Amino acid sequence: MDYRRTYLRDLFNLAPGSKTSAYGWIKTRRDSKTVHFVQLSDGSTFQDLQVVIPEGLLSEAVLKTLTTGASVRFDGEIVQSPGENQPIELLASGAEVYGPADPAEYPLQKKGATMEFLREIGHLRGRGNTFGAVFRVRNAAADAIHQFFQKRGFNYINTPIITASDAEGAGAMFQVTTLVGHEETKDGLRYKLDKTDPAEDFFGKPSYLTVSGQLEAETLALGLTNVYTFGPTFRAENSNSARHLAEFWMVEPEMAFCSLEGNMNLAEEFLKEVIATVMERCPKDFEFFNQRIEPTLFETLNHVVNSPFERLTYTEAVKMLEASGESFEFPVGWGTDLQSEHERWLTEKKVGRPVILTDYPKEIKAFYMRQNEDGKTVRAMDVLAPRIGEIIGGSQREERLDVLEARIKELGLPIEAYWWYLDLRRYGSVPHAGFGLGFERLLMYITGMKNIRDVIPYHRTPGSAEF
RNA sequence: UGCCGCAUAGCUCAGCGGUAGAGCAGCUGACUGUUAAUCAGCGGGUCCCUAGUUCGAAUCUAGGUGCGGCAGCCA
Repeated sequence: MDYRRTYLRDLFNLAPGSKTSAYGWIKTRRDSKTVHFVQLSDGSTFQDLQVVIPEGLLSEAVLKTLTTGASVRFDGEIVQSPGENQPIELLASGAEVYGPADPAEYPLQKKGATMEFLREIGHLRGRGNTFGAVFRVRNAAADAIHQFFQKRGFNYINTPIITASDAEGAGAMFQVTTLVGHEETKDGLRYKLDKTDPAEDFFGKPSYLTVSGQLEAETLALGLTNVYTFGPTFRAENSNSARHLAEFWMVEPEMAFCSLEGNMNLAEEFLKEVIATVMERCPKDFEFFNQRIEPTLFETLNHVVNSPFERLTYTEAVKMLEASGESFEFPVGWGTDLQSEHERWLTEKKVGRPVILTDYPKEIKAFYMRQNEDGKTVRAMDVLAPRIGEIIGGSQREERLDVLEARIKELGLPIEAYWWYLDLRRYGSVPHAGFGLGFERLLMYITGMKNIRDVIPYHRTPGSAEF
């Protein structure tokens, strides 16, 4: 067998009378007096192929194995379907079952399963409607992201996954070490520390899984002008929420000769174009999401694509929140970070579409963000989306050597570790900006899925690394 | 990590002190160009675990484990 070059989705374009073969997994089967009906799926499209098997064509033994979950090839002819739910169907003239699936044990049923249960059978859930659609859309979105940047002359770069600079400050990190072994004790498996001197560790110093490729991306932007990363990112925070993962995929563009305004423009264009492209490419999947997952999906996504994002400064947002008359659980006040309820009020009640907030107090943002002339705020931006909150976080970077050095010292960060980062400001420094976008958060937004664990094949969260 | 909730058949759930139930799925049969087909019958349980209260615990109490929701951390 060669690899598949045509898929079930291609069969739907064949003219009646065409002879062909259909490969896939059986979703359901219905029997009638003179024919058997099989719903066949290969993941290439949301729509199943209905295969019609005339009575008497197959032996009783083969027929018995044509059950939900079985993998099979049908040979036959494309014919117009008298049924209402499909334009064409495959009239079978032969079948080969590759792998049967015992119907008494096969866990995926054609009727209602909860997301929690499907998560437990993550190795099989891709065969169902929901996760077939999720992973097709994930693929289409990844492709749209590359196209978006490639069309605009951005260079795709890969920043290190293992980093020895613990200086990124974006959260708790996973340590990478070869000094820890295991041993079997009377209390079970236990860790054993082979050596204690970091100098003897693999990299000669403590090293970690990256929490962001931003600092490295900046170095390449200051040479290639516009770059982006799209890769795995790790956070060791003990986060137990529907929108956090310990391992997730992040998109990080970084642009030289670019201000915060350019950064906002890119973020807005990015979200609009990726959403529009994916919707156009996967219409059947979106119909499903809109019908079964999130009934306001079409409405909100079309709105996002067709109207300008609201742009507000942090200070303006705080004033609006204070004037809102809402009774929030947490008080609103200039200088404190906005709570989920505040963001939700802004995006869902006040504005009704994504909001870009800028110019946050420097105390609640990272050291590398460019300071404003007021001495109090920095050129930060967060893109907040209704339903899921923060989807993008970015900033114009501090390009002035003296200001950056002063800020690093002020925060008590180890200035020696930033020697190469400071070199960028020493030689040919330039205003530059960029942002980080959580790929899975974007997918939650465009599919309507409610839990981030359901837009990635296998989620890594505290206490959970199955599959 | 904090607060709250849930855990009963393969799945979704009801039962909430008196000895185990429904729908769906599975199996068998009937019927039918079917569309989450329909109808009839059959099989299916460590009621999450441990300890306690009680004549008696799926049901009440305590601890544990797992899962979920909200919040925090953030993308």
